[in-house]
Amino acid sequence: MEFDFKTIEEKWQKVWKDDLTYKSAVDPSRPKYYCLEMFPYPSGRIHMGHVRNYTIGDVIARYKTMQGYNVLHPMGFDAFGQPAENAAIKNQSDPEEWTLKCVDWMKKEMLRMGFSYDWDREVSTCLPDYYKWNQWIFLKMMEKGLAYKKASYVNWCPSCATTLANEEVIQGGCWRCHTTVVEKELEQWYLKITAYSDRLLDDLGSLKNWPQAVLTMQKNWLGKSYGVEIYFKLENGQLLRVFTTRPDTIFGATYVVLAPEHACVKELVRGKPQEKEVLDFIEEVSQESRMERVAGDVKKKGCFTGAFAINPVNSEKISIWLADYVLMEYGTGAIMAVPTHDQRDFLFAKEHGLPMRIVIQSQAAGYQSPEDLSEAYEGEGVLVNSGGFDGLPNEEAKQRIASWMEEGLIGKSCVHWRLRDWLISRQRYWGTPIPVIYCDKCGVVGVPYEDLPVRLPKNVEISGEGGSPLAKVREFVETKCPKCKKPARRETDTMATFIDSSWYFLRFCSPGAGTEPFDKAEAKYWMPVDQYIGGIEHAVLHLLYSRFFTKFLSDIGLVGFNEPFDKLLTQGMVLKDGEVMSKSRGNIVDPDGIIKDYGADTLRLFILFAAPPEAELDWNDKGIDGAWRFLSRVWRLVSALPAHDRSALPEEHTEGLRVVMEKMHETIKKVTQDMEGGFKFNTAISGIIELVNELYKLSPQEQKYQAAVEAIETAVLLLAPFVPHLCEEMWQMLGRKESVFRSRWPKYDEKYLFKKDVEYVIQVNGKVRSKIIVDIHAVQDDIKKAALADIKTREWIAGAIPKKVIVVMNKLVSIVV
RNA sequence: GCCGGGAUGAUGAAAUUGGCAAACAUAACGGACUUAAAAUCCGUCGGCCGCAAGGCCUUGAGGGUUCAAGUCCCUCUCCCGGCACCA
Repeated sequence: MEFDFKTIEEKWQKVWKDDLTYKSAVDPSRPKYYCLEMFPYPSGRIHMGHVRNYTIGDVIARYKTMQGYNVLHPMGFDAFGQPAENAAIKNQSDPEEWTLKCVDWMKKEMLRMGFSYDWDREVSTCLPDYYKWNQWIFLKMMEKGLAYKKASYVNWCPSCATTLANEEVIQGGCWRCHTTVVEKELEQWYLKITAYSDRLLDDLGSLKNWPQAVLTMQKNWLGKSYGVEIYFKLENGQLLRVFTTRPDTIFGATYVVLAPEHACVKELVRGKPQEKEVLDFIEEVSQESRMERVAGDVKKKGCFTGAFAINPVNSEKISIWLADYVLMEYGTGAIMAVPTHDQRDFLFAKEHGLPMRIVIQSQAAGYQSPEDLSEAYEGEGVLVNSGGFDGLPNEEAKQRIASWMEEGLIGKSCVHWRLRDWLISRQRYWGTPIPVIYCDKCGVVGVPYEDLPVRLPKNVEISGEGGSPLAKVREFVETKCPKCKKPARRETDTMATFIDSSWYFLRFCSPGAGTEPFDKAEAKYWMPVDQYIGGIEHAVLHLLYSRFFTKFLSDIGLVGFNEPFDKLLTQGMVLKDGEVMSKSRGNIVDPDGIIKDYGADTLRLFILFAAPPEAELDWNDKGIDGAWRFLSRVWRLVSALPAHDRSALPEEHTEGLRVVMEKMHETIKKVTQDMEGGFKFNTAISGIIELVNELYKLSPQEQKYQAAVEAIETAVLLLAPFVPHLCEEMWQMLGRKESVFRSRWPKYDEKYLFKKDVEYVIQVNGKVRSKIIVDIHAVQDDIKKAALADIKTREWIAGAIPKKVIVVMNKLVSIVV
């Protein structure tokens, strides 16, 4: 007899909807638990990655509910973004209509998976009701000087025809379409995330329940490095600031290199014979893609400026060069070159025949003069050729030279970050309009709060070419200056969609809030998110931006905490035959088909059982049969019971039932520990399988006795978070009137776990040789005696006198002879 | 190059954190039921030797610490991920 999953799943999905089973509300009398999964982009269809992500979250939410927590488990849609525009170009569709249709389809699929969302809290970021608050927060940032416009070299994706933030450039390509990113000089809007560098780094230490990998990635991304800015004098008397993390090698600087974009280059070369060559070089470098420019160990391209600088520590006159490997964005865009102790400088010096001088000596490395070096020596050593610092270990010299330079006003200790400000303006239609107006008289003016939202106009022509689509909409662009009321123009760029997801978890706390982005009291109750679940691909995108937003909102008094996500679980990818599922590989397993053939419960169980949540999961068609078989076994157990009144069941005691009771309490303990100790769903499920297997060892008669039924009910309760529909059905068959999710998680009784005897393993010289059963109350000496008295053990000892006998209580005896 | 994470049966994986390696599941094989198949149930299932009792070996490789190592330490190989001419 098999269960009719289709009827059962539809039945319970309707009950949950009608009974508002998952509706959540503030209740100060109960501990809260905010369980959140990263909301999806509404592509229209869910894939296995979604199924896994949301199933994990669903199990946690349901488990915590059964533990008595007041659980908030919301879902929404990250609905702005390019695919809607691309669809608009392709099918002449309206992006909003298209997106909302996709939201609808996707929501239906989520409902079919039986996820326990409080749908009353649903948000879609593309609705004015939501993006109004993006604009609101943007204006607040503008007030604090944290949103600003500047001209700079930006990352440009030629295929998406828009700018990208640094975080959106993955290995030189666009995060969305992988097209090679080029540089472009543009005036764009930025958020000053760098104002939060220190806090973003320091607070990583408080994220005790985040995966190490994510913490490390963020730390590297922030890229704090300590060094010194050294002032080199130019011929015209101006100072050139050079950043280095190796002040200990300053006496080895034999030339200086500037980034081609460096501000002082043009003045330096003016009128010099090298001028034309330099300008050509700058032009050449500007043509290179970022990818080419930073690619590996290609030749170090560069050219001489004809100018010189004075090294302030020894007044040496050294040449100034340009090179493509020096980047304007990092440090000061100017470096001192120490070819003997920096590999890049070494290659450049070899290429262009520049002088070298050794300033760090190491016995181990064994070189005497620069000619002995085949590559730069970057290791530890003792200073030489370094004025008064000779003989100092270089680590110590770093400190000493830095302070010496500060005293002599020729340098200054400083910190540089890899993190850049967040470029947020996009030349696209389907995003939040940046709420700014340009007035010839008043300049850049923020849209007044009372005028929000600045709505996205409808019927905009989208071609994917020719700049911001909004710029072509006259009724949108032409407006009045809020200050002087004269005609003015609106900003036509829209915001990066990562803004939308940087605070949505707060909106879920009070999705209808109308005077502020969210209700402070509700947020105070629910936040921070207790458990956040999503893919690791957002390690330095969404997860960094959200931390930044939270800190800003804390600074303006909207929230009282600094970190949005207490615990983070990054689920592994779902693979097929060891490869990522993708359209181009044609190896996609569609959740829809699996739900049709097996039902949502079986799919959920399989995906949770096949691997721990953090690990990659290789999809296996056969594995799902196993999940199905197990659920059928449980189902048969429950169906075989007469519709009953539990008190009327015979209360018999058999050896089998005694074993089952023991197993039941053991299982409750094991499953609870697996859930508490990091959501080890796979082993939790294997525990439940073992309990069911134990029940199957009973005779059909025994299975109907009270103790067995208690164990069956326990199995249903333990299984409920994983397999919600079927467990609701079985719970009802067991005569229960209320939802299984209004029942409490079972508790185990120590008295059943207490054993009279303990089995001890006996090792002789480190090998297991025998086993003995000893009374639980036996003391060390008794156990030792019993072990030495054991016949098999005595054979192995063969009359020798034990040198050492170690007794590990409740485990083993180790004898050394 | 730097940083992080890995490597256990045919397969996905377990192993109370130093205490009987391979729980649970999948696949495979054998058996029961069946006219037959499916489903279901029972059994075998890391390798080698042995009729058996049993023994020896085994967690990427090598070494070490320990009564005891998949787990700790050192060296190395390979795989995955992030960053990368970051001064």
